[in-house]
Amino acid sequence: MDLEQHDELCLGARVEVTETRREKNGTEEHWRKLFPNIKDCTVVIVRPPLEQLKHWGVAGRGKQKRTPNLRAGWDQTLAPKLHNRERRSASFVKRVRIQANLFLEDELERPHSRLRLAHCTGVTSDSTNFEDNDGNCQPKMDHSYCLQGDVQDTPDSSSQQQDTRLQICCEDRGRDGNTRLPRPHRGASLCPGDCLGFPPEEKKNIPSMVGGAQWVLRRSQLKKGSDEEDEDFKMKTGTGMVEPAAGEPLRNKRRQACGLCTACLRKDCGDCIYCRDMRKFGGPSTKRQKCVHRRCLVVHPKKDLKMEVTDSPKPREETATAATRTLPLHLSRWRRWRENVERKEFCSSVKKSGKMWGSKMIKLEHPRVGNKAMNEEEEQEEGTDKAQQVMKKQTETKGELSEDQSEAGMDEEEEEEGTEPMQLNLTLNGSHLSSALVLDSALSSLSGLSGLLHQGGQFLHLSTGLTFMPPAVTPAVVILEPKEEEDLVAVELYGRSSAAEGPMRERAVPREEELFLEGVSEKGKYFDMEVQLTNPNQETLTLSPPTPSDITTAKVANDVMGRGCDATTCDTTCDRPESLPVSWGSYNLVGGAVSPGDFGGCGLLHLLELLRRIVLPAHWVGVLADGPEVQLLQCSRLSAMTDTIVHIRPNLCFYITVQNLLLPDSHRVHQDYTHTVSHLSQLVSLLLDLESLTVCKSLKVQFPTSLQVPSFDCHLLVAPSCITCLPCLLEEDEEEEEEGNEEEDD
DNA sequence: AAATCCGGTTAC
DNA sequence: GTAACCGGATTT
Repeated sequence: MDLEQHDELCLGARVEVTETRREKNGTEEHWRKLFPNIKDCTVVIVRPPLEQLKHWGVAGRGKQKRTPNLRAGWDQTLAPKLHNRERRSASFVKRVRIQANLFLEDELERPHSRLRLAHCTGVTSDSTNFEDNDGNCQPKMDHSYCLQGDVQDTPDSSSQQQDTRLQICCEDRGRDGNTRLPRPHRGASLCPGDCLGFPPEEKKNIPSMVGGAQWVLRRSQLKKGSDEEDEDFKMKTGTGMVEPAAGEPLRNKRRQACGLCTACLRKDCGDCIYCRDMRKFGGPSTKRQKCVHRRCLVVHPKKDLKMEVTDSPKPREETATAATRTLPLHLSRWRRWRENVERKEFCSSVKKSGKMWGSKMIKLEHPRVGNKAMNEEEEQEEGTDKAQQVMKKQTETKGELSEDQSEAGMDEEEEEEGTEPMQLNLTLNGSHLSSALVLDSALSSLSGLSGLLHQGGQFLHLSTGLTFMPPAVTPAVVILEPKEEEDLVAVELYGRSSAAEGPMRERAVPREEELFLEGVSEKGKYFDMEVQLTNPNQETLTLSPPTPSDITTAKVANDVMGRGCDATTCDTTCDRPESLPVSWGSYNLVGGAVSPGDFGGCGLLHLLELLRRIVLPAHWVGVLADGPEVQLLQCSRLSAMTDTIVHIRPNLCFYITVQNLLLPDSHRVHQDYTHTVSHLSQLVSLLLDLESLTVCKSLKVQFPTSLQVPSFDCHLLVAPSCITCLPCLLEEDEEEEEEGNEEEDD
């Protein structure tokens, strides 16, 4: 483990957060310079079985206080174990372990226990925050973990929880796959935003929160409330929605365009109704709206899209984050969607799932999830009667749900001992891709990628860097909060109970596979995702004892792969596609004496499992593809790497294609990683490195009229400043010359 | 002071 | 439910 310093935050449900902080003398600028690409973060939430916890000696530690409610779990901070001290960090993974059931409902049957990550300034400073002897986890007890550096670690800072619940975990990995950030020093502030040196502009649009059995990816929303509350809230959170730069006055009641999307970068068209309304275009200034083409794709993700691509289920361009909408509309849509899905889609899904998961097919409906999602909203829109009405309706609906819901509400002991964690991966990073879009775009991307989806019994496996194992074994509907003004998209999880499954499942059954069944909801697209639950007992390999030093992906990789090698020396015969030239290189990702025979599909599944647990750069997903191979895909259409795929063969060698063209062996990326890429963290670095590149212009959208084609020697990926690679540039010049000569001849 | 444009309100 | 309007916060 390369952690020079480690801190853990063990929150109510035994949440442990590993964080990287600055060097003593470091500054934000320092780190920003060192790692300009750092934007992402990942929280890995795993829920080890009770046996494992006991084995780890979690129960009964001196500093640990066990609240009467298991849900509250532990609150502790463990001293880090530090190992290698390298200069910089290339990767960083947070791991959060949920010990017990996080849910508890109040009199309105609303779950108000929420797992949040909080920063704590002291080793045990938070140890009392979860001491809620009445068994309730009051909002003020919630822990928020946020990027904002000015958030105080005060249990009663409820205002900060309005938006700073958007816990951001910073994936402080540098571009250099071999380097590691120096570990922070204990006792210093643990605020991740602070520690990572995120400039304010990096802190905004922080997308996610952790909540019980769900991830809600959304953009926070200004809280409706008294001015006083609002002011307090703003002062603490910087409005959440818009993080004002230092010295910049706080904006009130205004969202702000991201300033980065293509729309924001446009100029007024001068032709739209709003432009014509502007005084500068001679208009009366009655409409007072910004140019329709300049509407931020982040802040206004859908309105324009509805007008422009109303028949497309997929957004034209992904928006940066799951944004909010006002509660009533949101909830009503949510309700409608939920009812619709329940009524129309679930039965068929259950049928299919039942075949896969055995006799005890459970409707993976977890009302608490939905309730909780609304509970979150309600907090933001506190006092909204409408919300509560809807909430109540939801809870009433709960009673109509399948009997298995009672299992969802099984007592904690039962749950603790008998549950299998489910795992859902969602993107959690500062790039604001809504989880819904992750799926959407992933699938849409996949659909264009040689039929990865539904491919001859293959399963699509999404891995986007954030792993969450909800505490409940019973089925759960993971409500993915939609982007603002976007149709709801959700993923339903279907799983089997541990009772039906048994703790020691045969390995012959793939452990973590997900089948996405595409469907159409009332107003949009959704996907049913069947998740084969991970047996916690089989997690022991990866869920090493909660020592922070074990969190590195390399360690996990080696653990899972059953190798303890240092992974810097690898002499593996790479298994390249037959169609590829022999000269093309592929490179080993996980070091050690790996023989190709060691990694069949099972090895790839292991790899997928690992990929789901480590941080992947924004919008990269890992899928199992024909070959077999694992493919890492960039789902974001805003990314230049949309058409780039990192193929990982069963022997863990990899190669890269861009628009189905193989990246030249001589490419810098390969040179950089030929010998140094030795474990998964460096794979992540590779992805980050790819993100720093752009596709050669000749490869980009080629209009029918365009005569430009990539040269034979096209580099495919070039530095953004280059636009076009040299071979293509030369070829282009030659063509222009020829054209010029032809014109002269004419 | 003017321009911008967000977000609440009103009209349809 | 949506579009248009416009007050007013914020920026230039």
